[in-house]
Amino acid sequence: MVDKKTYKDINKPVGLGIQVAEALTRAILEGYYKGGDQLVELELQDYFGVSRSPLREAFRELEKKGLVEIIPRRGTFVKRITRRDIEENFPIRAALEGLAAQLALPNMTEESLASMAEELHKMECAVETSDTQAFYTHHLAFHELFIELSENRLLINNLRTLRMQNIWHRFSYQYYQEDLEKSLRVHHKIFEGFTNSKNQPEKCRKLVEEHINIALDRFLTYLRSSD
Amino acid sequence: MVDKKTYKDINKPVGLGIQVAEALTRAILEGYYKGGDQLVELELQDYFGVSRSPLREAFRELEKKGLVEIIPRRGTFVKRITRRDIEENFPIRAALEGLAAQLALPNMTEESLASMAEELHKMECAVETSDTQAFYTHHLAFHELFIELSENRLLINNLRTLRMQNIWHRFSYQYYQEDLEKSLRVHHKIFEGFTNSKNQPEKCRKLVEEHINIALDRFLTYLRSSD
DNA sequence: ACAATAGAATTTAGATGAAAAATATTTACA
DNA sequence: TGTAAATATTTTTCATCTAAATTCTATTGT
Repeated sequence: MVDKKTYKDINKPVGLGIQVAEALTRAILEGYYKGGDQLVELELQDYFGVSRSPLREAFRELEKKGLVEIIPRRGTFVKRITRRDIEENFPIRAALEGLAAQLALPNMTEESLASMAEELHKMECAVETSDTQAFYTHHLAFHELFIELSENRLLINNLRTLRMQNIWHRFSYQYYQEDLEKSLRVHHKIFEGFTNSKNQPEKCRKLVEEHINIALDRFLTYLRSSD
Repeated sequence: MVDKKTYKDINKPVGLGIQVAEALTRAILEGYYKGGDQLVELELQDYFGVSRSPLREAFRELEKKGLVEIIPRRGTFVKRITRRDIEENFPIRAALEGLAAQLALPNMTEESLASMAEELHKMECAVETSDTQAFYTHHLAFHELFIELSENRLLINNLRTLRMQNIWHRFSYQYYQEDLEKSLRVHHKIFEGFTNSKNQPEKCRKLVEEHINIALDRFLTYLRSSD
């Protein structure tokens, strides 16, 4: 029997604020709210049936995630995604995921490599069936695996918000489709890096970093062509 | 005469919550609160003469800065600084400041180089007079200059919190004294990098990154020796 | 004497009403 | 039509109140 304190630490109680924040996060990510929309307190209080305190808490939570901007005395607004936001996000993510890869390398085990191979294989299947949705799901999981293996909690947290914003950005410009085959090839290379580069952490890092920076280039090219 | 809206945008109104958060930030940074201390709502309400809403907002703000941990239904506690926190902070900061240096390089002007040279000179003076306080002030300013020049607001923000935490960490282990002369030499090299490496952004990046990673090594060596 | 536990005190969490302050919108007037 | 005053919204803060959870204390039974 696990003692009470430990139990509580695991099943952290979750306040109303967090729950509301989660609901609003989904709403924003799914595009229900457009950039610039105001999140009106009274409306949402009624809608969620909660009072000011937890709602306000939720707003703060959303601000932390970079989904809204709180302007004092004016209100809380869904962030407008500009090209600049995207241009700023990618290089940071590239640097940090590269770092994560480097840190993960010494922690790689047979099992973790097997898990990554599995996700990679599912990405392959997705390409064959042209299932974009599935591709992104496993692509996400692939990256998450080595990020987690970096065992740097601060890094993991920072990357979580950066990556969430990225997904949101992508969703906002939803007509953009990546070249899945090209992406798959790059991930094969990254996987090879993890398996064969035990003594070259720098190489692994560069591989991941460049992959993300190239993704930015392609995205920007797409944006320019659709102006 | 500037119009009202613009004026308001510049002098952003600042709510009570933010003000309280700033006061508490100082209190924590200056060591008035020790790690693990609970910030009791009622006490602080009385002390600051504010009600619950802005105080809770302040707590959220502090959490965003990584200075406290809010445990639901238990309270808000000043974060305990562990060695692991420090070990996690430095590599991220190294990667991001390196990136900042790289991004700043193409934006370097005569004036900005002159400002950096000035800070560097003040660091030299501080070393000569053994004024540790002054050294850190100008060391901070030196780094801030090229970080600002990266012109990546997201990066600037991320680094702001990472650096603030770093200062706090250093303060918590206040007996540690860096080798100022060694540090000065490295910063001379970095400055040279900014002046002579217009075509080698990677070199500039590595220089900054390694500087921070080496600082971590020295700090850890110090910690181990004082166990 | 000591462990378990019941109960009290403390503290956070959430709800609510009211009012003050700033912003946004509409109306009225020149 | 353009400006100024009036009105309406909305955020922000305060003051309480109740509930729930946690921590502290003291009692009880072995």
